[in-house]
Amino acid sequence: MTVIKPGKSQYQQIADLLQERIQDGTYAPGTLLPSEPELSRELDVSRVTVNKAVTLLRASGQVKVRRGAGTFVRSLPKLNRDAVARFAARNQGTGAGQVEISKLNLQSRTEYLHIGRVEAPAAVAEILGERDVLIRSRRLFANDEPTQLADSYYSWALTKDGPLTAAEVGKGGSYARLADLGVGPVRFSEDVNVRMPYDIERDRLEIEASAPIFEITHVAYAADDRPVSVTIHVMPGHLWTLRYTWDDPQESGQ
Amino acid sequence: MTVIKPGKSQYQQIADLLQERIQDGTYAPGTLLPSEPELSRELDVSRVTVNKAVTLLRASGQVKVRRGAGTFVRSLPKLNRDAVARFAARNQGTGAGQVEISKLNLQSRTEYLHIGRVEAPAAVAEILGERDVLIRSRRLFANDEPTQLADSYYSWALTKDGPLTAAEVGKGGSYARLADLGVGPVRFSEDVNVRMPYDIERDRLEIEASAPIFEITHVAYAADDRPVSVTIHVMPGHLWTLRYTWDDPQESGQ
DNA sequence: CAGTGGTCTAGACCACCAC
DNA sequence: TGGTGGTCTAGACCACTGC
Repeated sequence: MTVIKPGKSQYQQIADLLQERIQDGTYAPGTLLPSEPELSRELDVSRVTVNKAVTLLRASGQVKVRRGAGTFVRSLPKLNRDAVARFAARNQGTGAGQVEISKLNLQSRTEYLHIGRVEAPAAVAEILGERDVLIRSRRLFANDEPTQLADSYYSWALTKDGPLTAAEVGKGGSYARLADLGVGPVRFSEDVNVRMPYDIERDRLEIEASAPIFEITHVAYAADDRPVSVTIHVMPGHLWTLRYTWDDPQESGQ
Repeated sequence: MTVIKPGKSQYQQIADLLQERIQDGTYAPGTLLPSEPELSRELDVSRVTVNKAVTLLRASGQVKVRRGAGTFVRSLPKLNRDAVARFAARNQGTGAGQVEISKLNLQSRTEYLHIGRVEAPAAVAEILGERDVLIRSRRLFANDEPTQLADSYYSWALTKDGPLTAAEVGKGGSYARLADLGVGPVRFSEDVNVRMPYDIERDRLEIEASAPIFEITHVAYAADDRPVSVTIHVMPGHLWTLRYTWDDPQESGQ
């Protein structure tokens, strides 16, 4: 390869080159990249080197590989998740889950992976103070592309006879049902982490092993400050922007 | 290598193995991993394969390479950034910047990279509605390890004659100085994204090219809803947990 | 100067896809 | 069946570290 920038390795320069070509439309979204052997010939480097360059693009979500078929350019419309607004909007629909998607004229879909009684994961049990819980595990789609996994946990004793054990929970979503039980959430907190996906997450979200994901631990508190539900969101990092808004808590001075 | 799990590639299995050994203390934090040729012999694979496994650990921040010296196990105490609380606490110190660090008994330090008049980056200019801005660019450390880059932008016309053009801005931090000017922030918003670091960020934060970073765009609004400052935080993903807390905005709702 | 990781190559075999 | 990417190897040269 004709090395231009001396300070960089070949595979990094190739990654830069490919990235440029994606940016300027030479490789359009949805189309195939030239094959690795092809690029290998064009740039006069070994295929391993090309492959290493492509690996970088995969990690940043710009490209998606389908084995045997080729490497596709991804279109990257970012989804916006406004944490405060989405819960404020919950009385207009069937829950906060699909607010972001429907706003963008995308077709949203929810797939329920599991609804039932389970032993809570350690992190969840510690928050809820309970191991015997109801899980509502689901996968959300926009235009048939998976956009997030969301596992919600509730006290089993509290919810076992109610509508939360069914897929459709009715108007206002799960938080309205908690309100029906007298423990409507009034305060929320979210912890946001980034990490690499586990194997299962990688499969379910159809992302690369090297593509980082957001892990959001969302906790809802009732008026007496007891946590009443925990939801773990796992979302491909390249798909989402998270937004949080708040007022200065200093209104009554220091 | 003695392949145990058939569904996985060797380098993934080796990465799992190394991860286990880090978890269980076989490789303690701060110590050196066995060298790649050594692992190559032990596991009976080529060095390239070992290297590829180590690459995975680097992306998740578990390991840090110093060329010529070796591969070190990182200690990973997560820093907690509570967005709401850190601004509430600003009147106790010299700003929100160091709240998280000092809480953990770590030694905090701020290095000023640049303070002066610049042309605003496009994203910042769009928010502020102004291209002529003051930048306060800094790098923050905990125990001499870089923990984040923070670039703050203010209208140059507004701040050019004030204390914000000096390194030390005094009690209450920059937001107290904006309040002195009659545009004290009363509302905040943050947009959170994840991406791979640029080269400069990689160098300044001393992280791997494959390690994802948080990019937080923090905007402060004055009482008249005008944005008065923008701060871009760039933080290594493996170092931080972000926390946001809010009350149900439905108090007067339907 | 010996040891470390960074990078690159040529060649190979494989699983998977589309035709 | 031919093309695609996934993976692995042996060997090589390099820059950098620490003694």
